[in-house]
Amino acid sequence: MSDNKKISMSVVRRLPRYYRFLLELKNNGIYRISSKALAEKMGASASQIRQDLNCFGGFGQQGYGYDVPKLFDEISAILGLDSRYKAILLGVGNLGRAVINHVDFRSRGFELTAVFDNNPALIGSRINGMTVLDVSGLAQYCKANPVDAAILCLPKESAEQTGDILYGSGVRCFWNFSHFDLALKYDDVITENVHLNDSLMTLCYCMTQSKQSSQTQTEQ
Amino acid sequence: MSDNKKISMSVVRRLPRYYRFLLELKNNGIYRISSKALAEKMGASASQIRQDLNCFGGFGQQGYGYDVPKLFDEISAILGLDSRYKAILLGVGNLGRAVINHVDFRSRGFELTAVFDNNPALIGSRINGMTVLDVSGLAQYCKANPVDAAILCLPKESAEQTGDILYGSGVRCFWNFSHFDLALKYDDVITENVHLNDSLMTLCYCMTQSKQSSQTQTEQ
DNA sequence: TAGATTGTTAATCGATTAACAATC
DNA sequence: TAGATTGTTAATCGATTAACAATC
Repeated sequence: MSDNKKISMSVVRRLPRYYRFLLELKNNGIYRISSKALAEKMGASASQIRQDLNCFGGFGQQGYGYDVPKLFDEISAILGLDSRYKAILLGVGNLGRAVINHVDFRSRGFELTAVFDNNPALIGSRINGMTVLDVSGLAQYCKANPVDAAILCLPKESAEQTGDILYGSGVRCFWNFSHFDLALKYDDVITENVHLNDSLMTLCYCMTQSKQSSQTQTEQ
Repeated sequence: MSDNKKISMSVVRRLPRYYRFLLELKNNGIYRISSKALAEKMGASASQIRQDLNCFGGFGQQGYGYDVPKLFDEISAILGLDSRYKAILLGVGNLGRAVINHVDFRSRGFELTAVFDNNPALIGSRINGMTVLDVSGLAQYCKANPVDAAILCLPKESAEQTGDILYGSGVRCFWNFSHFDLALKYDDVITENVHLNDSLMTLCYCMTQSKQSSQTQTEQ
């Protein structure tokens, strides 16, 4: 069906954004939109939107624009949001708990099936209807249950150790909040990294930069 | 001092990564590294590393390579990590609490000075040594205290509302975890977005894609 | 039909990689 | 000095924007 041309990550990373804006339009009862109007709404160019969408197919209609609910469904399908990938989460610290409680796995193609920690104080406690399991039983768990993806909310050292166990158990997809870069060690894994500290440093850079350039202006 | 050429965001987003790898090298007692060796370690190209660093100055030495502690200090300075930007956090839900407890503000150029919520059950409680303040007193707080940046850990609607108050109070820098895009509404703000749901959808896409292409291979 | 807007090709712009002279 | 490795320019590659024929 889909043409076998490789989609660039630049395009892929814009898909969730299209998804969000189209959902909002749909919820507001808007059934039709042109690339120009959508571009304005999203702060993008109409050309880019048409190019992006045409990577996956001709979803629009000349002279009319795009059917919002139809396009929304198409993008949901492209993203694979109707999947039910079984995910387990490692590390029930502050970050892990936030991910468990805050992220809507169901509507994003995932199902959170188990959570693990190595802290005896946490093992056995319940979070969001799940009992925290002992990470020492991880390999065994992976043998007995399907695991499509693992979510790493661990400090770097444990992440490497646990990542090795998961890889050894056949897990190849990771949502990685740790500073251990799995893709560097294993070349057949799919990883999506979230580095909060990096993000904050980027903000720090931008703030520092803008401060300096405004100072330069004043100094002149 | 620094040449006034504009640094591209592609380069800026790699800086925290250089920071991380150099810190690790430094901690491991490695005092010297060539662009080639660092490239191998980071999964990048030596050419890119030299290009990136040369945006900011000639930190290396021909025939020798780079002095690790010196380069680390240079990058810290470029990022502005010695700053003490005063940040306040809005929304002490799961995500907000994780950010408060998990992120190391000090070492990333920030100081978390106050946290706010609108939930009466949370207002007045203490988190990490800070008392949760009532968001209704936000504008007043901003008048009485310096606020360099705001961290939005709110649902979309409250984020827009609260963002407006913050903007009205003169705040121009945002670390935004919400789905409300401030940069679209105000053109003089600095925002760094973290969209966990988008990140998870990207992973879903990649997993779905790899599944389909491996199926295609099998089908042939 | 006339107007609007897509799908798609061509042109531009930016980022990455390659190459090599400069130099430690 | 000879070898190594940078800083920097040139070449390539990819992504974005512009343009326009196709068509609803």
